[in-house]
Amino acid sequence: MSKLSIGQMAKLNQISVQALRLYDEMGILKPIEVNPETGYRYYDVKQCGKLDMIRYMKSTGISLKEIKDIFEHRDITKLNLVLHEHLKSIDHDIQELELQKKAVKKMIDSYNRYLKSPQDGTITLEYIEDRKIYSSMTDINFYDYGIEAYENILKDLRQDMEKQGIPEVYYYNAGTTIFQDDFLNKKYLSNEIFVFVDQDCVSSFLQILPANMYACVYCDDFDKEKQYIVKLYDYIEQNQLIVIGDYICEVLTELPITKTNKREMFLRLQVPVTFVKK
Amino acid sequence: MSKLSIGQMAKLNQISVQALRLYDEMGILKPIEVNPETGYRYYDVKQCGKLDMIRYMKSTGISLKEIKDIFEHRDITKLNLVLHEHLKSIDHDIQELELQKKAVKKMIDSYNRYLKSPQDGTITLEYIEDRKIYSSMTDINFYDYGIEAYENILKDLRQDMEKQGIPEVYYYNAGTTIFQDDFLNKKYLSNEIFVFVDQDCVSSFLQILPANMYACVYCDDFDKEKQYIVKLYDYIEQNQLIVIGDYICEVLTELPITKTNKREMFLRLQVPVTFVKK
DNA sequence: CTTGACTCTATTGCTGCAAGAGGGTCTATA
DNA sequence: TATAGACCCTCTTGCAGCAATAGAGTCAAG
Repeated sequence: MSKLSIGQMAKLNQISVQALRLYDEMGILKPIEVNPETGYRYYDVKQCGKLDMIRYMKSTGISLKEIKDIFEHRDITKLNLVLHEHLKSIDHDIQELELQKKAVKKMIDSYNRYLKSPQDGTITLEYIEDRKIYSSMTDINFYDYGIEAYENILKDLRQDMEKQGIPEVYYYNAGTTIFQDDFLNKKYLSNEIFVFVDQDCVSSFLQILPANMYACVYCDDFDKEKQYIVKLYDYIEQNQLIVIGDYICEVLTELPITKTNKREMFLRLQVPVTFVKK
Repeated sequence: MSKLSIGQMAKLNQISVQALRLYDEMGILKPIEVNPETGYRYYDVKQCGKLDMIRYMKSTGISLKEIKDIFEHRDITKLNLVLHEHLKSIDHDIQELELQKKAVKKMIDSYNRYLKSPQDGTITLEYIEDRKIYSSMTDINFYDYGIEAYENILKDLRQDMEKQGIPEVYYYNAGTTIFQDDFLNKKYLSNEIFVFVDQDCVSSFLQILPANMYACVYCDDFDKEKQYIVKLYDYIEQNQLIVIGDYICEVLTELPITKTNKREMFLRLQVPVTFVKK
């Protein structure tokens, strides 16, 4: 009894009956005999050899179409070519997944940050480590034009990043700057927008925000920014601090839990300071 | 002009119009207004915020369905759960790809081996490094029953491997053994089948074939094995070699370039030997 | 002859769109 | 105001590799 029914063949090879029918249909593995009346498929035990090859190639991720090609070409050079190309595509996919992983981790970090942050309105004085940023200048001061302008500037930022080859994964939790002088003169003027990147990111267009003490206000609504900046001024004055750098509006967390369509963000408004020597 | 047509929205966000329509249909991102007569969709610039979130989540590989869930649940705990599960699934996928990579590399090595091997029938005396194998014993001597029995034994081997947790990637280029005594007595008796594994593979059921000089015959057809073993006997006798271990039939390469349905293999028949001291 | 296990073909579903068909709509210019 | 060209609409199909049906025929044993 050398002829096997499709079910027997399937069980022997730990494969589904549907898969075998598909391979037949695609012409990858034809049964040695088909009863013309009933349409029943019968396989030869020897075909397990070919089936093993199919399975092995499938386990490498090679598509059925390519497997079919390989069997039809009967050409070792072609096979070698396919294998080498496939190896490249696997490496590509792995890199892709590593990027995904990084993106997920960034989200998780961002949410942990949110959970552990102080309440809206809290003022702190904290040491912040140095940060690497990619920043982009614009013509528009979005404090003058509101959310629409901001959206447009964000889009420009993304385009810039793409041009400079900064991976999209860093397009997350953007920040904006008011230069030190403008901040001190209470001019709400911002033409700079940036994203934080990490150590892995290399590009000649990156800048460093040096480590320093920062006076900070936590804020849960973009619309409260101006109002909370006033809090910063007051705090600085009361504590006799000296502003020594640009003001930054940092997005700590952006929530996908929005009722309105608008961005819902958790911010840390901050400005680097030093102390009056007594 | 705060209302954007679908095309403007698409261009602004570097996304396709179809994608936007899909998100609408799925209820992930609905336009703020739909003209009931024409069906034209109109978006608000503010919705770019939500779209950015969608894109970012998509870039992590989270499915649209899950993204929808997250938006609908409005629940941070749920989000955190999804993110952590997704992180796990990414790691799983990466491991999967690493296995695929290993499988492709094995195939490539195997074909290089084939290309660089001597002709069918060539006899050699070579030093072979130690090899790690997973072997499985059977009741059946397949030299008595031919290809059918061999196929069955192979299937048993695969099952064994699965039970022991040996990855499927090693189910490739199997080998068979004739024990030393049987070989010397010219009894073709094989109850052992095995696969080669590499350093990465850990299991308590692995054995080592120690490094040694081997007398070998290259062979391009399974059916010629017995005939070629005779060549080995002759060679050993002529050169006054002493057999010091089990005979092995090693599959170097299995070709997916088969006209017949049968396995087409390139073999290296081998037996470890030492030299008569003069 | 019946029963249960097996087989057949054919269809749908999964994911995230892309591409195209066949048709209406908007806007600016001649 | 007619018309062209760019835009928009709602379908449907396709992709990969099967799984999971449905509805009907077939096989082997009791």
